[in-house]
Order: sequence, then structure tokens, then C-alpha cells
Amino acid sequence: MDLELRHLRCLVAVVDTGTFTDAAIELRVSQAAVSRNLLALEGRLGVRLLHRTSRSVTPTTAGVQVLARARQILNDVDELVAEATTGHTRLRIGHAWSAMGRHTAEFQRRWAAEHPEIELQLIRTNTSTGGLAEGLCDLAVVRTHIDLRRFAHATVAQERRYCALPADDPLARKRTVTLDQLRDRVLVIDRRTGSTTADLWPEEARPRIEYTQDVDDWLSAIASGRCVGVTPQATTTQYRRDGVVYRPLRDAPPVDVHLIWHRQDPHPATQAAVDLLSGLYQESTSSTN
Amino acid sequence: MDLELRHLRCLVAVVDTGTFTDAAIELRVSQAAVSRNLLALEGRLGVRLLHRTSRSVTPTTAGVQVLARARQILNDVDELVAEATTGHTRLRIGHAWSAMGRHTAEFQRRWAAEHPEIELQLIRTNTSTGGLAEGLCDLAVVRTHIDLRRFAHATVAQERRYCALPADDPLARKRTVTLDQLRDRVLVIDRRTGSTTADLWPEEARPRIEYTQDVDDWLSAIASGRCVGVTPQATTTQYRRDGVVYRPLRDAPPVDVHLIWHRQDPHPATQAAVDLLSGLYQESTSSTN
DNA sequence: CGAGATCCATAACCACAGCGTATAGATCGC
DNA sequence: GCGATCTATACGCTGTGGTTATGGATCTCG
Repeated sequence: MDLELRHLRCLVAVVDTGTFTDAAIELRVSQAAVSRNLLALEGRLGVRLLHRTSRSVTPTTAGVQVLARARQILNDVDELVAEATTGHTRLRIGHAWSAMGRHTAEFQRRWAAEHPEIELQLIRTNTSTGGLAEGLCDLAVVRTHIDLRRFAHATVAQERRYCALPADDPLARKRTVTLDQLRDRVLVIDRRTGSTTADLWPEEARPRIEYTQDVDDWLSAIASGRCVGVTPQATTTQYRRDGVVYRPLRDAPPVDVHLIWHRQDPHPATQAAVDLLSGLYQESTSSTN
Repeated sequence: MDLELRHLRCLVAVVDTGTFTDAAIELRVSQAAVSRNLLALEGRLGVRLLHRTSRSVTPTTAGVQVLARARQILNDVDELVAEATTGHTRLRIGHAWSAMGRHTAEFQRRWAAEHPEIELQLIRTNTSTGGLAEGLCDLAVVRTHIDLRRFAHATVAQERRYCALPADDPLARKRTVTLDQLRDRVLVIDRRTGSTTADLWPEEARPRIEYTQDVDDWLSAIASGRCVGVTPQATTTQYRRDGVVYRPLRDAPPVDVHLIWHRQDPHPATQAAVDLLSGLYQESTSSTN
């Protein structure tokens, strides 16, 4: 037997109303139907979801878990229906860290002007595909070098890499830094966004490496004076902290900034967004260089 | 007729395989069943989802939209089943902006030590309830003063407000600033996070107000020298930019930091998380004050 | 303490939703 | 224009999910 929405609807109705009987009324079916649907659901999942006492029904630990997801799913289904029936559309753009840099505001302005009927949702993600693989967005702006065969893509910019140093580090007195000067330091890498940073050095001449789980930790590690970091230029204006300074890495290759989207059945507005974003990046590179 | 997962499964199978016939094989039903399920779905939504030519099937504009959501939903259902059958659990904590401040890392460490069986997901959100009302998380850390009757809550900290000034502003030379000194400036408010900022001034003596959609714009507006901003203390270490400096607002009341969660059927680990977080905030206020 | 009320599970039955088979209709390749 | 290939429709039939009825368990209260 396959899991169906019916089962989830029963579950939330029962928990919301507090009894099988009332849930049945709300769902406009008989109490017996509710009972069997829940037994079926519990059987399918292999877990008891509800404590039944003869006076009231409360979810078990597992029930609470399932309940949260079930509510979410039913909500998404409602949204799906609403969106399809009203013809409303939206474009979700995932941007990793600060890959969109300064263009965010201008992009939103122009998009609103050119495509007022399509709602724009900007989603900040830190996964390697900017949420595209997970279906969280229709178009993503990323830096990490992902498998470009999986997605359609456009390379819109190149960014210089910067070195993040403790303010009192001797290297901070220089205007620029080289890879070799970092060789004997401890390099801190943010696991989610810096996965390829280590490859800047040949395998036999790498700094010692530490990992952090998010940007806050990453900054803290550097501010403490213990580590140095490497990051694309655009992030340097956004993630700042006392005790951390940024210097250009003179001899590191630049990072590509890519737009990626689904090769098959792309969101209809994707091409328009790609064009607009490419244009913005284009303008800025030609003017600032 | 109610929408069921069966319909969505048919849709994605058809688009993935490219034909009704192959989709039917994949789903282990007859081709006719697939055909009718899709007609039913289209009927329910009132939109044509697929272009049928006798050679291939491609989704319409509306189809692509629905498809993305359908994939998401089916994925969520799979996760629900997997989670329930394996007994795996997770706790999702939504934190608005930087309301968790410096505690993030330490909290993760301690949680992993004390509850290794419960996966922690930290979700950055900017909605007024930190994603709690939308079902995106089980527990949220927020500053905005929401309707506390809707949720269970605990107040864990109070934060001083700071004023964000252009670096070359005359007020930037002072150590602290007062509300009255900002009265004739332009105050920029981030629409999602600063909804109550304006209330600091009596209605008749308010600065002129401008709104921005996100933090980047907010910082830009101040860096340009055009505006000033007001923000809780914790954000000042995380959102920095050249040309923006922060000064304590001497006479503004502090902001409360709340934990909020669902009053009924809370996630089983919620109480443990509340206790741990409260403890962390407690320690820091007693040590830094 | 026992009668009644209340609630979930089970049983027995039944209708129709949804499936399968067969086929018509449409479109493409050759 | 014929065959191949695809979707839609027609038409029974089966089984799923519904109904009503009832049993068993628990709580309420006289």
C-alpha cells in the first residue's frame, strides 16, 4: 500500500481536534474510516504515532516528528493548488553566501520593473549547489566548481581571492599576500563553502587545515589569531569582524561565479533571469576593471 | 475529488520518462491509468500541465511550476517515511538575523555532546516568527515582539540597541548617541527585521523613515551617508561594512530576545534545547555585565 | 459500585473509484 | 498512404476505502 495524502490529512485532523470522532466530522467521513486510515499509516511507517486513551488522543514522540512534516507537506500541497489555479508564478534564486555580491538590490529593482507578474524569492543557502539539487530553487548563483554536466550553466564573473588574516599578523602589514607565505600557517576552511580552497596548494606543500561549520566560527578562528583563511573578494565586504583584515592573494587563480539551473524543464522565467544577471555582472566587471 | 500523491507521482514519472507509456511501466500500472490520473490532476487544477504531441510530452509553463512543487512534496514524503522508519530525529532551530549571537558554536558543541542522537538544523530566517509559524522549525530565537499568546516562550536576554552611522557623520565622533540626536536624520529600517524600530520615538517626533528589503541594502544606505539605522547589539559584530560605524544608543530601551515554540505538541527535544540555550545566555550576561 | 456516556477498534457489508483490456483517434516517419 | 507509436476513451471488473453496527475499554457520576 502506498502512502497517500489522505493518511496525513487524517493524522493532523485527529491531533488538531483531539479525538477520532471530531476529526471524522471535520473530514466529513465516518469515525471508522479515520481509525483505519491511521492504523494503515502507523502500519506503513512501522511506528505508533498516537497515544490513545479513552478520553483523549496525544501524539507520541515519533508522532510529533511526523506531524511536523505532514503539516508542512499538506501546506505545500495547498500552495501548489493555489499557485496553479491562480496562475501565480514565482522564481526562486538560491545564492550561496555572497555570490550575488552588490547586485542583489539592483537585480530586484529591475526584475520588478520588467517582470512584475513573477514574484522573486531570494534564498540564502550554503549547500554546494545553492539548493538547486534539493529543489529549493529554480536558479542558483554559486562559486563552487560543481559537476556542470548535471546542470545548464553560465559563467558570469571571475573573482579574485583574498586572504583573511588576524589584524596583528605580520602579513597584515603587506598590501598583498602570496600562497607561499601562508604555507606554514593554519588554514581554516568553512566546510560548506570552502571545499576547494585546499587545492590552491600542491598536495605536498599545504598549510595545516582546520574546518568550521559556519561563517561565524570561521571568522572567530581568524580573529583569535590562530588561523588564516581564504575567500572570494565579494565576501570581504560582507563578513567583517574586529581583528580580521583581508589582503588580495597575488598568485591564486580567480574563482568563477556560475549561474546554474535545471537542464530539463527549466522555470520559464529562468532565461530572463540569467540574461538580466549576466548583464549586471558584465556591467560591473567592465566598469570596475 | 481530492488531490492525492498518486496524481503527483504520475506527473513526475511522465515528465521524467518522457511518455505516458514509459511512465506507466515505471509506476507498474497501465498506460490508461496514467492518462486518467493526469487528466484528473489537470481538471482539479484547472490548468493544462503537459503539451502532448504524439511523439513526446513536455510540460507547459504551468506544468513546470507544478512539477517543481510536486518533486519537492514527494521528496518530503520520502523523508518523512525514512525518518519515521529509522526513528531518526532532528531539531530545527530558526534564528532571525543574529539573535543567537556568539552562542551558535558553543550551543552546537554542547548539543552534540548531550544529545548525539538528535540532529541539529540551524535555519537562518528573517520572518517575524523566525519560521515557526510557517512550520519551518521547531524552536525559534527571535527579537521582534510577536503575539506571545500564540506560542510558548522564554525571554533569555536583553540587548542594548546601537545606532549605525556613516563613518564621517559628526555623531560618529561621540562615544554614545541619544534618540533625540537622530530626530532630524533619515532613519533606514530593514522591513523584515526592524518593524518596531520606529516606535522608539513618539509619533510626533520621528525621523523620516526609509525602508529596505534586506541587510545589504540597509548597510549600503548607511554607508552612502544618506541615512542612519538602529539595530540590536549582537548584529553589530556580524554586519559590518566600510563606512559604517556603531555607537550605543544611550536612552533607548533594550530589546528582548525570546525563544518561542509551539504550545501544543512541541518537539520532544524542545525543552532540552530551551534549557541549554537559556543557560548559555545566562552565563554570558552574568560574565559580560 | 454499577449504569451510562464516550471513545477507539473491529466486523461485515457495499458502492464506486480506479484499474486493466481493448480500441479509437491522432500524428509522425518513411 | 501505411505502419508505428502515442494518448484518450469505452467498458467491465476488482478491490479499496467507505458505511453502519457493534464490541471492549475507560472515565463520569449518581
